[in-house]
Amino acid sequence: MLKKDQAEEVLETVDAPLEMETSIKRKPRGRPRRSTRENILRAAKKVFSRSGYDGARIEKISKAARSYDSLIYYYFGSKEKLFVEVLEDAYRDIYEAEQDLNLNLQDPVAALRKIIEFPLRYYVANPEVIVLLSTENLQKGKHIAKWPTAHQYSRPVIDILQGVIQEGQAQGVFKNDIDCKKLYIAITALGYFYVSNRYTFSAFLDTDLMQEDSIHEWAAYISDFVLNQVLVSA
Amino acid sequence: MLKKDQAEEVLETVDAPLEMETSIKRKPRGRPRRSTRENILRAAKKVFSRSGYDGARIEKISKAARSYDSLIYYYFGSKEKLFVEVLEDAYRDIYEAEQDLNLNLQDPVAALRKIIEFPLRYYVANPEVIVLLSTENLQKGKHIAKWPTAHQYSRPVIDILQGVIQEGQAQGVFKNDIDCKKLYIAITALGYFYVSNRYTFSAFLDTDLMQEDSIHEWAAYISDFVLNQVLVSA
Amino acid sequence: MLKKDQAEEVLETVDAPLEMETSIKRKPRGRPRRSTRENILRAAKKVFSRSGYDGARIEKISKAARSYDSLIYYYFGSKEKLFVEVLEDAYRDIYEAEQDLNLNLQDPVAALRKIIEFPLRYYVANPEVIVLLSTENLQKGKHIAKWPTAHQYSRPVIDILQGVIQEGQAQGVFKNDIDCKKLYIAITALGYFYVSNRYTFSAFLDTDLMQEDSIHEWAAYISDFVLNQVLVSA
Amino acid sequence: MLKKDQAEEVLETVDAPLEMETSIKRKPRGRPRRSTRENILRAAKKVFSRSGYDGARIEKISKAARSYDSLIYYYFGSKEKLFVEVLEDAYRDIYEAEQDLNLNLQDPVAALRKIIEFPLRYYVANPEVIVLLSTENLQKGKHIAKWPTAHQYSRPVIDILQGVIQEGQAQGVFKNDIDCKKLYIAITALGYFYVSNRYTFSAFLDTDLMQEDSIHEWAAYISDFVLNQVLVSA
DNA sequence: AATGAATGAGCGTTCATTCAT
DNA sequence: GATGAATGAACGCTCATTCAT
Repeated sequence: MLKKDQAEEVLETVDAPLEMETSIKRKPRGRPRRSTRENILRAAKKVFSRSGYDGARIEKISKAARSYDSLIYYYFGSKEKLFVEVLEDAYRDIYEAEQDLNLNLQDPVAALRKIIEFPLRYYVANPEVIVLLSTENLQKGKHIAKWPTAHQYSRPVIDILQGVIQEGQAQGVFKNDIDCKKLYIAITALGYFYVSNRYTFSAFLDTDLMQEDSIHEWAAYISDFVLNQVLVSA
Repeated sequence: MLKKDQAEEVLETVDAPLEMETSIKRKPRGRPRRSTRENILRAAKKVFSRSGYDGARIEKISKAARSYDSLIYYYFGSKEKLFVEVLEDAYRDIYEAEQDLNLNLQDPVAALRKIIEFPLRYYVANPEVIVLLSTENLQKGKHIAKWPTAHQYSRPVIDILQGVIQEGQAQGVFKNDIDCKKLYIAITALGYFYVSNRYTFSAFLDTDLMQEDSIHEWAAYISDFVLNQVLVSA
Repeated sequence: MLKKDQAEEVLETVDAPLEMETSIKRKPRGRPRRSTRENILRAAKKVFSRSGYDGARIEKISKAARSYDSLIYYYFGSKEKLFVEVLEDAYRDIYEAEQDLNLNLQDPVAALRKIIEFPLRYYVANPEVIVLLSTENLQKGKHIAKWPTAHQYSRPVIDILQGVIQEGQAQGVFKNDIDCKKLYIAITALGYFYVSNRYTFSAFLDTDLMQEDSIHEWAAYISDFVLNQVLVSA
Repeated sequence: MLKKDQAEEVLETVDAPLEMETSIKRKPRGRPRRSTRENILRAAKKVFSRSGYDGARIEKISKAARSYDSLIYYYFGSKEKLFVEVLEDAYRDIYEAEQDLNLNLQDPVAALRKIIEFPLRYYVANPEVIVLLSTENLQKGKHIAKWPTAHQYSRPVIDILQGVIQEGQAQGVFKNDIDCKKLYIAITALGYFYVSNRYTFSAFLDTDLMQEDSIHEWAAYISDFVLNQVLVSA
């Protein structure tokens, strides 16, 4: 198991993840005074995303929030409910970031490129989210399954993609038979996997996938990869 | 948190994952008499892949192996060392399955199609492996990092891909500028992600990605997706 | 341990105990507007008598009083002091009920019968008191020991008994050598025990001692039992 | 709340309860080597009977048994199951003591006197049992209710009483219309209550009911009290 | 190699109590 | 006096691990 000291020293380092473009990070709410509830939520995100659900310790969360174990129960009721709230927050953050892409529909190729690179950039900038999603998948999606509004987030996101595709088709630059849902999965997969499996794959391929160069190369690669798929062949 | 009974009743069901093609499953070693060590290892794989490292309980492993906690320490020394052995086994299994693909080099398109579909099929048939890899990535690859032979497994795998690509290029059906390493990552991503995030993405898209139809559609989709990338345009 | 829900649902039912004679119940103070202090005290009696001292929760008391934890400390200082006040109230209530017996001294046999049946009837109607006394005895009477006026309540009660006995002796119906203190203990024992040990004794004897019939039979039985002791043999 | 030190210092004193006759104490199993399970059970009896169910602390039990918290769960599963076992033991002990009374049926008056005095003597010698029974009644008999064999203990006990009564009737010294069940309750009440409410009643009456003299007086008093009831009037 | 008891740290949670408006 | 957030100890229980046959 993890030695305590090891875990301890890791504690502060995760906060500064690799970034590609700051614009893609969720807006920092850098208000000087934060409520205890907020502190706990932020600390919980940190700790859950560092250790997963089972590995996370209530005490660690409360201390990271400079608060008390009991206040976690006061505000959230249980470790699990706290986790769910962290997870929901993460979803909301991704969703908001997607809405903030500021796409120029007049240029569907550039817009699509932005969409393609978004997941990679987002997860590179916010790798904690991957642990949260991982944890949720490890638990067979039991929380999200009970969360009735989950798929309401997907609609607008896929609509955005579809809007771009349709504009491209109208302009005659994109193919006509494009399955937007599948395309969306493929785009997400190519960005997410690169980050989620960075450790095992780096070891496996004997290179550091998280070097800035590698990330940029991969961003360009998957951009071309997906665009090739969509563009009408010259 | 998981109720005990819930966890208990899940215990036996996970063993029969959705299968696409039995040929892709690792060979069952159905010998009637197994050593205690083997029993523990198999039980550990089950339990680790159901609950992750932190969620796994030594007692659950020992009971699933019809053995004793203390024998786990006798044979493996610690929970962590047991996990590492399970992880290594999983890697070896994937490797062996990749070696067993029986590709016909004379038909590089068909061979490549097989390679593309392999990760999806493998992870659909053996989803436990995903939890193991997830867990290892959650722990920042600390075990695989110390495992010097890890990347020795990647060489032959990428060689196989390269062989197929080169044959296709020789036959004039594949493009010339193909980065095999990146292609390999892309192929793995498209298969792995679909399975690893099946719960959150199913909820998100409001469809059951694990239905047999969906899986086959996805297999066909990514096959075309990647082939399109590689084939010389008509 | 008690499930929360179980405890919760019991919460309102206890208020309506088995009654023998309404005249024996403490006078309900059914005023529409009660002070917070009073509310807390009443809620505390309810909760303490349902769960004992250690089982009672401050939060449960404050919620039952539609008030706040902190007001309990504001008004009473501590859980223990609140308990003491509840206990004192209970003693006062018993005392007052004893004073309200309205005995007809001219008929000492009837009067004695009333006295004999009083404890049984009172505890059947107010079984919570038993839990309070039980709790106090469990704590070795530490509160009542410090309560200097406690035995001032016994004097009048035993005086009443003695008055009746003397009148009976004067009329020649009661024996001459009667120890009123011991008689009082015996009377109380025969009524109190029947209620205090109703659960264990019901199971032990495999009958429901709290059925109305059983209670009436017991009332008659102990009445005769004690009277036999006191009456001059025919 | 109880100060720790107060509770602590009480810890060892309870072990030496007031005794009337040693012959009535449960046989001490003074074997030099006791199993951990036995140690825990004995310690649990001590602690439960000192503090009640809610007041008892697992840690206190484990320490009193010179063992570990976890072993309590290893052997008994939960605090509640441990309590049930303690309670069952207490019942069994009483039962065995009742069987050991060695009554001389030829002398029914002496035999009945022994029976009458038994509860008082037993509870004086083993006052812990009262706390256990109190606690069980506080919890509305939830454990004993589920204990199907509980009332099997009452049969033989009442049979003994009935045997003595019948012999007395045959000899013409006892009245004919005697309800043995009610008589048994009365006998128990007169002994039990004196001990169970010793603290509150001592304060109330301003005498120490537990002085040896008082106890002997009470034993004689209730003996006469009940015998008077049963004997044919001279 | 098998069996089960022992060891001790630590975890999620709850509690009585106090503080600050 | 009302409201609710803060404080910190402790509780029941579980865990990985080791010991002794």
